[in-house]
Amino acid sequence: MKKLAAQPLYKQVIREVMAAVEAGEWQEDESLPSEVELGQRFGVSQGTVRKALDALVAESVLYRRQGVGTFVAGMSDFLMRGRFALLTDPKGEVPKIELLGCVKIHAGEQLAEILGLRRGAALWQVRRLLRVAGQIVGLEELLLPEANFPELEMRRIRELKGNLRELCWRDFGVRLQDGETRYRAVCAGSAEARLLQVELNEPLLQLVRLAKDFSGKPQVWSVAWLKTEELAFEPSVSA
Amino acid sequence: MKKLAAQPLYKQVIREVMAAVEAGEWQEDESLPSEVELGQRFGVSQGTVRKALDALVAESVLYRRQGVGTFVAGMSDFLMRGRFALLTDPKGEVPKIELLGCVKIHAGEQLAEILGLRRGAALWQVRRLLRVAGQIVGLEELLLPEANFPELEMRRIRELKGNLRELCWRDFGVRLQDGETRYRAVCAGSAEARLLQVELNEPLLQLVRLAKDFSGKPQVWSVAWLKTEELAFEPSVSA
DNA sequence: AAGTGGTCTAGACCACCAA
DNA sequence: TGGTGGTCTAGACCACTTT
Repeated sequence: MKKLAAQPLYKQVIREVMAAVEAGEWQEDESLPSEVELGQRFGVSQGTVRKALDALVAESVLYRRQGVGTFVAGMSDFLMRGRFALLTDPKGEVPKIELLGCVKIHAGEQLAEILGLRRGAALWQVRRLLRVAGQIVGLEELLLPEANFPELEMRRIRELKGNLRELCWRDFGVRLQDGETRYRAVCAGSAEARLLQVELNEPLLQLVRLAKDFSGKPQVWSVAWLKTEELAFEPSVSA
Repeated sequence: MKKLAAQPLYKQVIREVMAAVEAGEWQEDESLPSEVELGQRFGVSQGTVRKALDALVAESVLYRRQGVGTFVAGMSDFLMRGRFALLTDPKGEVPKIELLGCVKIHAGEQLAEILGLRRGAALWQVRRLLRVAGQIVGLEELLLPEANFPELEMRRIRELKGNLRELCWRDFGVRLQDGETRYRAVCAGSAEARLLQVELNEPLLQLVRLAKDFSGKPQVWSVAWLKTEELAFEPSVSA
């Protein structure tokens, strides 16, 4: 492998491996060739392959099992990684997701800019409710450009048990990369207050994230609102 | 350096460097010895030192400047590790800490229970302001039992540039362990509104943490309020 | 026993920055 | 020019899992 554009070798390896994963060269939970073999394939040493795989493991594109191999990771959902626990019942609970609806809206100025679209472009708005032990604890709203996700339907979302990452990949060929999450405190607006069954202006923890595909193109804008009055939320270390 | 308890060398180096930082061997924004020198000191190679420093840089305990050196990051304190960036100026900024005051108060019922004290026990209340690029972005309040920290004074806190962890260890022999942080959204009370210069009831991101010593005894209760209107905050991945 | 990931080394070269 | 971080190698050994 040559030094192109002054890019370090390990970054080139990241791109190559990522491309192979996207091309479906190895299936989910199927093991990649060993680090040594990958090194031979790309003409770099095992250490360099390892550094590249480290990055992809950190992004949870891959996972490793010592003594066994490196595997293509399944895709868990992209928002709401973390521990949730009700204060009244402080066990580590996995929240249940309830799909509320999927409607078509049009992008306002800000949203259009964020997603790199023209103003007024069609978007899917998907809303989901989060419950822990039956109690409503959060609301998630996702916005996806209709152009990239034609004919997105509730039925299809439901079939995948709410795993939108996998849906984007399987049905639309869009492989999402986790973006960074911004944490904010906001007041409940009318829509949030109604859906979360809280008072207007009640403070909520807001998580905002822009997920891009691996070419860097913005694909999904997601916002979540969490009730933190009775809920302990601790962001996860990653996957 | 020997292989103790089957711990990899780089993890031992992490612990050693972390301990040295906590002990104040190098001041904030002061450069560490070079990677080669650290390798000689710990009896490991440069590559191993590098792997250890990588982890500490990822946790923003250290930062690097290519061609110059590796430095101790500000905010080696125990709350609010993470990246801060103003939306108007989205560079990774290191917040400055401004000590507001240190007064003696008495524990209410809840606080007494949390810290394992009797009601009305004397506590030190330390308040600090966080600024990024001059702007006020956060307020931190720490509560420490007077019995364990006799004669805590502002002067002593100031001398250590706000590193309360180090003060607890050096002056009082209390070695603090990071606890888990709970993230909440709350409305600004009168005290917070005044100190942060925001409206009453403005939503704020609240971080709450109970730090214990290594025997498991609660020692410091800390609460921080962050303005998230113009500030992007991303919690850091900690060890 | 064989194959994998996990760690570590000694040495090398480059890019960057300061004096 | 000299020192620093940033990258890379070839080879080695260990720990773990499967056969």
